[in-house]
Amino acid sequence: MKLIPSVARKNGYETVLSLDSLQDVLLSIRSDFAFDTEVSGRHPFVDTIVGISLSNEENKGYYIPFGHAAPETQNQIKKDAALNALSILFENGSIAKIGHNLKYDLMMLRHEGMTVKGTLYDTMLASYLLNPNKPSHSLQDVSFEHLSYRKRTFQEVLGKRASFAEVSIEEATAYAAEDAALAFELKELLFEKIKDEGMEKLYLDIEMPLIRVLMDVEEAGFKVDDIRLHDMSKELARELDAIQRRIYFLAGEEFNINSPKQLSRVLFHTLGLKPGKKTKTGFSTEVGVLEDLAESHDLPKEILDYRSLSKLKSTYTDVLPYLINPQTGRIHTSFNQTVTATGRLSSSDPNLQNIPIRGEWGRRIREAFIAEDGSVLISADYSQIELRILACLSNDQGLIDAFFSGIDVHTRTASEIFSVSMEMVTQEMRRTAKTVNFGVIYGISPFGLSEALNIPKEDAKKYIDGYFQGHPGVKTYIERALKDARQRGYVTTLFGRKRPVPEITSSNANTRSLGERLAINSPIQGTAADIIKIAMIALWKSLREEKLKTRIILQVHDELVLESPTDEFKKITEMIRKEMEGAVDMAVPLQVEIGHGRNWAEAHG
DNA sequence: GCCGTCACG
DNA sequence: ACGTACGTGACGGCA
Repeated sequence: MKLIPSVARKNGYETVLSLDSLQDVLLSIRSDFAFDTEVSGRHPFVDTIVGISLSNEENKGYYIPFGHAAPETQNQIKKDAALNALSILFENGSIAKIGHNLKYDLMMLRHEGMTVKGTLYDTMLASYLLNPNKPSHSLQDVSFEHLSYRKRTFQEVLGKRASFAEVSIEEATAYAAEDAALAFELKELLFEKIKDEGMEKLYLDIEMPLIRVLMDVEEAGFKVDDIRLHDMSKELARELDAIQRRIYFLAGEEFNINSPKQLSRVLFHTLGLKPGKKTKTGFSTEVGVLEDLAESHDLPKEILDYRSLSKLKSTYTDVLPYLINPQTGRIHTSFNQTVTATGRLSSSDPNLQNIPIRGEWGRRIREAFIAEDGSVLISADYSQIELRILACLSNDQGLIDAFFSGIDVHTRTASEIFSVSMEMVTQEMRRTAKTVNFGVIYGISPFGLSEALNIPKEDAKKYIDGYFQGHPGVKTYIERALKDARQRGYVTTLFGRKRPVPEITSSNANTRSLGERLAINSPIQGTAADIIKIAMIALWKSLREEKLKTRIILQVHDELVLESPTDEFKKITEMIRKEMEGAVDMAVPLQVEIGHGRNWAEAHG
């Protein structure tokens, strides 16, 4: 087993302490190189770069310190001089840039005024594509997996020090230069594997270009009306207080409503209500259970109201005003490109992909997400993208016809499973059919459908049988997905993204069933993720080429939110439609619904 | 730090 | 006989 990467073994690392020696290093780097920025802390908006490491094919590792604290301050290159010299490399578009989590380093450099040009090779994203099931793609973990090398963590080097600026230059060099060297070595290895796995295009044409798009989306941020959110918090507090009093009265005692344990005692012991399903730790008090209990007592309904309002207050109206960046006056999320097993993005700190929309309070919260004065918000969402992808992947004639003729797919499904003509389909039948269509995408089972619709399992089974009778293509798709997963161990999207499904060979029947559902769902969800990523890149490029000020400010899986100056807004709609609907060539047309308004609630309308 | 719960697609 | 809808992230409670 290889324990030390060739870099460390061959050359050790060098600290670059003068402008002259930096020039020598820069001249020696004539092609692709890896780099890493060392930062005082861990936040791209408040922290600053204290040093930059470089590594190239000569298997050298260099560290250029410029922000370390006393007593070493005199042993460094001035930051401006260092960055200025380095710009020769960074701004050279014909030299590719290699790194681990490049979005972070590129963002740090952008804040220092540096524009990094050239092809990107991000080893974190390479690791993610090779196995999106991994819980971590940190440089530590990836180096260990692919190079069998145990690398010190940032935390270990930091120790008790408050900032990386306090770390001695000697120690910083060993750590930082190694990071760059590891990234260089990993790139050579992982990119070969990416090619072997047939994911070169996915990597180079989708994930790498997306880095720059996400940087701009994160930097743009979303304006929120903090006064309005604050007022809503006060209003919610009064509402919650009133519900709380009714709950204590109905329960005959005071208790912590937010504690599932205490609530469970009140419901199932004090009041003697009949418990439904269980959790690992006791009886469940989740929404489905409380809805059933509401038939026999007044308390569960009050708990449901309390829970939903409490959620909105604690997660959104209380918190969002404090997340406004003082410099920009806006909220900036982080988009995570290496988290989900299917290829979707995720959003965190804060999560702007789960902002409420349902109900009166959901609408009011979205009304607090607003456009800058002189601009409008545009919401553009793919209509039924997952069903369209199912149509495409399954080649099911019925589904394809439905999307080509423009008839409502849910109504069509309803007419099939209820054996009535399209004209005879009621709202109730359509609602049921919609759930069936969703169910198919999730890897339907009679039990799951019966739970979702609150109907007997036998009825659910009839609907499912009826569905597959009319959709032989979908049946075939499912069989092929299961066969792929069992034989190859993974399933793929339309663009070659892979998801290993080890669950499918589990000896545990539940886990195995889960694996089957994953095999069915992942290609659909993952292809949708591929498509919107392609659209984001195309739209971003188009906006730049036309030198427009309109910005993409959010992605929510099948929706893009843009902020557009009012004088651009008119012509922008057609550009959005063109880039999103035309992002990929598919067996069914893609349809995008576009709305606009002063706030996100209006724009979605 | 895990659990249950629930916000979104 | 069993018990599951797919994918996330954040919060409060509790050990």
